[in-house]
Amino acid sequence: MSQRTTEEYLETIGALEERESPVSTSSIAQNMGLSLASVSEMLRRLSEKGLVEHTPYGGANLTDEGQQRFLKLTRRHRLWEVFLNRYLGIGWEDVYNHACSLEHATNDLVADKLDEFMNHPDACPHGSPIPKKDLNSPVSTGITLANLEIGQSASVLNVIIEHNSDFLRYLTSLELTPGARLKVLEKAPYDGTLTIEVNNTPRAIGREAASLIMVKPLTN
Amino acid sequence: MSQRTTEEYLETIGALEERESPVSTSSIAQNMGLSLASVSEMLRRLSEKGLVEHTPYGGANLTDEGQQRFLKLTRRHRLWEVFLNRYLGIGWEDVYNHACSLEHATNDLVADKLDEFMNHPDACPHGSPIPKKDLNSPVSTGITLANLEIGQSASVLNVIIEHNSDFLRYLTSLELTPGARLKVLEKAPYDGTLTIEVNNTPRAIGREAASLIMVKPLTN
DNA sequence: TAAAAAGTCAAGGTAATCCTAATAATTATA
DNA sequence: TATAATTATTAGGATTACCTTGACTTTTTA
Repeated sequence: MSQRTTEEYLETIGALEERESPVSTSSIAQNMGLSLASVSEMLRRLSEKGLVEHTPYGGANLTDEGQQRFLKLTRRHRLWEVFLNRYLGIGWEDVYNHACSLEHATNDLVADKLDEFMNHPDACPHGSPIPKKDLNSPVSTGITLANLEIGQSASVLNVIIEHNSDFLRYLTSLELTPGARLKVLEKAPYDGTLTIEVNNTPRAIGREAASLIMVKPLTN
Repeated sequence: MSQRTTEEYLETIGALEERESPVSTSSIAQNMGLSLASVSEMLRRLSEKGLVEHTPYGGANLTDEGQQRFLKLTRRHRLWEVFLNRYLGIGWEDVYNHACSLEHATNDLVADKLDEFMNHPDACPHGSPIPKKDLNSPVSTGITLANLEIGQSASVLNVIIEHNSDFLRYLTSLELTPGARLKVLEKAPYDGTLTIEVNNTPRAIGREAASLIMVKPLTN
């Protein structure tokens, strides 16, 4: 199996694992746009290679080795995102795809030198933590914007969907980028649409969009 | 055919074309470590795709489109080499291979932004010219070190074999890197071994090695 | 417990190479 | 100018690493 494809599976499984563990075959299939059968077969192969733990009908988890490879890829991906954004001036809305190609063409040496050159950045332009050289799993603290209560203030930690340029552009237009401060003014009872204040301006944002934004509540 | 492989063929053919035109099937095969049959077949496919002009038994040349793609790859490759060397501190002896992977994962936007970020460098760490955004073929002036006459002074322009780390390390040890100044002291009659002066130190260098170093004679 | 959903297996397809062996064309040599 | 040597092509087949559909099995749900 090609390096590239294997790596894409690992990334998908690793990302899904944060919300669902073990990860179901169908989640992976849906996420990658493949048939269930293809994924099922690939899981068997990845399992043979010792990268995932797969119990038939019981979903999959990354093994320690799989997890390491996943973290390494995440590290490379996010380091490139920082580089593309901070040094080349490519918008946070667009860095994802470029980084996707570069990450597979990067080895340890280049990743570590790049990390050093940029002074060991902590987060990608979407606010997600960058695994360090020792590959300790970064722990995400924070709750989704949708879960804030009326009156609460918070700052934006990170955005979960990093590959959707349109969504990110929408957030830019709301000034809801990592680091932004906001306060919940209203919460509609049925659909959960929020009215928030960002930079002294009231903004409306739907519940679904709000659930893709992680924030850190501010106690003030 | 995979993007990657096609690109590697184009790079090989483009590089060989500078010395031999049309490029023979066997040169390509030898260079890439493949059988004649594989290359022959691939040339037919590249020809179908309009990237090379191939007359059976008559060798191959890049078409205009092939040439453009070749120059684009060269540009990307050398830009990455500059980045790896100048910004990440990776030695000129080692940048080639890293750049090889990266170049295939780079698109126009990233290449142009990278070029801009680095202030449009003219040459890679081995001294070879970097094609500009408009892809005009860079013209190499200069002759090989082996062709200098006794008593002539010159400065090193570039090294032709960029992927041989050992050879490059050897040149580093002789202080024969791009920009270095030298003077030919002696030239052995039979094998052409040169004695040259670099930084006030006499050095011996074989004819074969000397023919891989391009220099610009100094008239002084 | 039957229907629906989720997952697996079997069989086969595809793309893009690569190879060896046989054959053909070209070039060099006697 | 034969013929030998070299160079190149074609034929036929193997490989790798997926992917799919359709039949079947297992699990979940109502």
